[in-house]
Amino acid sequence: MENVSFQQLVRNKFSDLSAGQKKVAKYLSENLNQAAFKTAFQIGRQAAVSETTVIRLSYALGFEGFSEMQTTIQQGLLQENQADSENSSRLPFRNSDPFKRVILNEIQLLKQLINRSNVEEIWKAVDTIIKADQVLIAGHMLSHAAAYWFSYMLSSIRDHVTLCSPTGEFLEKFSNLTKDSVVVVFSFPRYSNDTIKLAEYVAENDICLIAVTDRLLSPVGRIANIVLTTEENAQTGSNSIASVISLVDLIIEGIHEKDQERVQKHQQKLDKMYTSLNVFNE
Amino acid sequence: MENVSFQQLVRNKFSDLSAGQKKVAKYLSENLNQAAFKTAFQIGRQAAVSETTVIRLSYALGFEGFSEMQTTIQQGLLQENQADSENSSRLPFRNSDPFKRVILNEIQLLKQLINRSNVEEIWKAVDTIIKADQVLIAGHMLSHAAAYWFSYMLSSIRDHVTLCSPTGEFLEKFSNLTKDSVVVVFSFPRYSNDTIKLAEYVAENDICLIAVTDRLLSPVGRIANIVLTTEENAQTGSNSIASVISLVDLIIEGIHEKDQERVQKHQQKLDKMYTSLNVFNE
DNA sequence: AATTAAATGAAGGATTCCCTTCATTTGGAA
DNA sequence: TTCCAAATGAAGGGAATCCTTCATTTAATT
Repeated sequence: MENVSFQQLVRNKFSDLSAGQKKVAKYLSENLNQAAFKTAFQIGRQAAVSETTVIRLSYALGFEGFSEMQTTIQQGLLQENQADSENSSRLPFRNSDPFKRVILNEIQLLKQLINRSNVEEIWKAVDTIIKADQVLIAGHMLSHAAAYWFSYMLSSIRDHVTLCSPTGEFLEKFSNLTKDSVVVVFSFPRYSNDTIKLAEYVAENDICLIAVTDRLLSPVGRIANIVLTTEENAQTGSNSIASVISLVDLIIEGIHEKDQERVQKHQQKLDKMYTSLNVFNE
Repeated sequence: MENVSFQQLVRNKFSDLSAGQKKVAKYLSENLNQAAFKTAFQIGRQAAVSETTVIRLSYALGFEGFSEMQTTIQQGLLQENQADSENSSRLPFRNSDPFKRVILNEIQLLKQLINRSNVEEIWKAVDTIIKADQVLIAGHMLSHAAAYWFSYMLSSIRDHVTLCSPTGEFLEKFSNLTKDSVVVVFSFPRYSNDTIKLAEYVAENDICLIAVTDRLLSPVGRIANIVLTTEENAQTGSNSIASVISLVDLIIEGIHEKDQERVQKHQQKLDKMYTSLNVFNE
């Protein structure tokens, strides 16, 4: 089993193969990912040989049959995909100090943030927020820190941002919402019932709902218009919101990019106010 | 990218599915890569439903059959894989993607967190907090998110934790402080005057002060007994607190390690309370 | 409680696919 | 050229898999 990759295996045995088998080996080597899903007949067609020759290559490479070779290729594809997420996080699980483990796990989560599907959703969220006349932000318990942070950062670059504090009565703030408003909810396990009910109300009234949550099908993920996810590493169980904060930062950065002039104007206004009120120690 | 991802498709139709189909959809959504190679029977086995239900899900999602759904999943896996290799090889130095820039910067900060010698300071903070009879936490404006997070996490593993809310009158809470108490302040530029005054008061009364700040000689850093720093990368100027959250996580993890039995006892107590109050949606 | 509709699972047919066997072709040596 | 061995492809058996049909169970409504 040998950690040798399939590619290596082909290279090692290549010289011993027959002409037809070399054709197949070459094709597999150059199109391994696509070949992972093809049948022996299809592979033979692509390599301009018969199905039988493909099967014979399997034996020549040391497999019990084509099925076994295909399984090997498929698992290789899976590993390649999860190489980042699992291999680097499993090893330091026990042997190194706890701090390093936490940090490496966190880096892992950050990398997952900028996968393609996520990035598209983030841009959608950015556009929606830029167009919105108001932004209402909610998040309780564990999620409140992220909600507050988002509220704080968003307030620094635009106006009409409201945070639903866990203690305050947020129902009153709903009366101001229009069809152009956006509600952003943060919801992570263990999901707060308050947040879920709030989200359901928003969805029922056809107001745009952006959910920042741990998976697409979480209670609020199911009903939201836009869903941004940060996978909590189930292994550790330690659900940190550091990656959520970074996700928020991405949204803020996106708004910065797309709405520069308004952002700058708003910040200047705030600067003036802060200095006159002497809030900060310079 | 005209192709809606399979994940999105599942989410859109999820509410219309039957109970058994939801099981399958959930399983697929959470193990999509591995499922790409499994048969309908195997998927049904994993999702605890029959093979038939898996096939019916295919129809419910709009496919011509299970085979077509499987092909879609497989092609999605291929695309994801291509995206990864392109991203990492094509643009190694030019970060045209603003999101990637933010994330890489954040990873940089995280690594500095454990490379630096302030690991010792973290352990000191851990020991101090474990011994303390009370922990008072303060942080305003930008730092409040981190303060709240720390307060929330610390409350989940020990008692007598108090957060100085920005609106509340925290002066009253000072009357309870003893010589065995600890005050943790979060202070990042631009430094809030309220926080600084609070810290000065604590220092004058010989109560242990832990500062989480951006440099040793920041306003609160100068007067604190223990100083934990997270360098804000001056280049970007975007002062995120994601690394501060991670720093907090390190402290929490440290307490976990050194004070296990008390932590577990406290969490069990909380669990009981939460379930009886029905706070969370399981 | 009774009825009905939907959902689920079991079983069998139909298809696809892998694998083996056998015939044909290719290439090289006597 | 003739012979032989290796290689290749075609065809059929057998296994796995998908799909449909039918009976049972579940859930909801009257």
